[in-house]
Amino acid sequence: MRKSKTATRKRLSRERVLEAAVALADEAGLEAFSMRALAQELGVVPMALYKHVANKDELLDGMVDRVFGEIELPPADVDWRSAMRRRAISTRDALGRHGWAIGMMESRQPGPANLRNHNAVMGCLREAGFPFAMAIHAYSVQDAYIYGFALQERDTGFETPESAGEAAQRRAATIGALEDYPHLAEIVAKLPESGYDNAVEFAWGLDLILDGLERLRHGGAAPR
Amino acid sequence: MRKSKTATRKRLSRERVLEAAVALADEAGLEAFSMRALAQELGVVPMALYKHVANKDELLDGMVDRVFGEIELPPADVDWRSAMRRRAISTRDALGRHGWAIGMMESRQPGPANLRNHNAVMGCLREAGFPFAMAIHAYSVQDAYIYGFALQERDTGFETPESAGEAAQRRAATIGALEDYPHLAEIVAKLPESGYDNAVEFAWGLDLILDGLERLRHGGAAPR
DNA sequence: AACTATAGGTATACGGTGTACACTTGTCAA
DNA sequence: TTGACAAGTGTACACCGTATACCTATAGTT
Repeated sequence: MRKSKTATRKRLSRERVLEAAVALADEAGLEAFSMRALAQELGVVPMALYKHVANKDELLDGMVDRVFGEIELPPADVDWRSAMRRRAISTRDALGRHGWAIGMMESRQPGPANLRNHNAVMGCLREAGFPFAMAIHAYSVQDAYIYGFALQERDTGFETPESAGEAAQRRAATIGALEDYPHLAEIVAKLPESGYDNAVEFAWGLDLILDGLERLRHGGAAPR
Repeated sequence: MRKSKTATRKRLSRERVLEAAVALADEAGLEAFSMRALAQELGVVPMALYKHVANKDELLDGMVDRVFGEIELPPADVDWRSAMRRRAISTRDALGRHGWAIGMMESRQPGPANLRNHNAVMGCLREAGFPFAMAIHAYSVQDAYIYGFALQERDTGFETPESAGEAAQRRAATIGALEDYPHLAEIVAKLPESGYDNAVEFAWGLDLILDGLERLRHGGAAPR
């Protein structure tokens, strides 16, 4: 009996902690995510975590960088538009899997995956011929749209075509006088049968933006 | 001596609580915003707040609706594009004043100001001739962009043209091997002297989107 | 194989949080 | 003036992140 009295627990490591942390945040949500809950999940006393992670903040930094790690870099062997499109969809997918990360992607100490990602996106644009200032513009619109869409998607709960209708009606039910808001009433009435789908909605706006960028790629001019 | 022993404190009310709450969140940030701190600010014991507000969550609902109340409704006497432009800029302004609200605008129990706002925006689009499905698309892209931009703006700290450069360099300083990320290095090098300004950056992307929408206003067709 | 330095895990404790519950005080209508 | 009801208080509890001090399993040297 060399190891321990009961089943030998695998030892902790930064990686194991981060992995369990992401899993816990995924299933319990950020507000239920605590050092104590995470420790319990790992079968360990809370303070044990602090041997692998400086504090909760630094732990969150690491979790966010793991999410960045799940995002596809823009592929190098296709035109810029397809490359940007793929990485945008991949970003939305990752944020869908890890809704707790949405508000934190750009607010924390950037990790290696973050840097690699940003560098690759900027590189893709520059190599596609966007002048510097235009590349900044292009990056800014796209990311604002992606993060903003993910945020709304998470918050409105329009997950599938069916549940979008339900969610709209559930929202409506909490509103007292719907008749005072005729245009909201129209949404409640028509959205359920409109086949609304977050994935196609996302792609629609994304394409609108990418088309606009393609038109402006070479000039540094303002949109209009 | 009818009132009280010392200076008579004005009585609390839901409005007073909400006003102080927004002010406190503005200056102290959301993480330092606690029921106890708010009570202290109002010169009252923490539990006194619960006579005017059900709990912290419901308090936050009310605070968010106050932010909605600061957003200009789309004016009715101009073309849809100008109307949408103005309400977008007004929204960004309000979110700039109340950064703590950015991730919560669409996630909470909607209040009256929220409903009035959404109803008015949807109404503006419908009356401008957008078919229902197109209006949904148009609403979705715009709001995703607005909220996403506000989020990035808050998180990157690129507040003024000068501070944008500083912020970029501060960020860069925390990165070990900047030479591994040539395109990030370019940003750090060029952004400071590029005259970057969040307000014009916001307007740039906004105009790109509005132009795209104008082109598609009547067809229900996809962007491309 | 025995010894020891050290990294990994534990126990306890402190000051913070939101808020339930029972109490006192202030205000206004009758 | 009196009584009812609203407003404000005090105390207490379970939870949070984490500082500090301690114990113990492991691995490297001898």
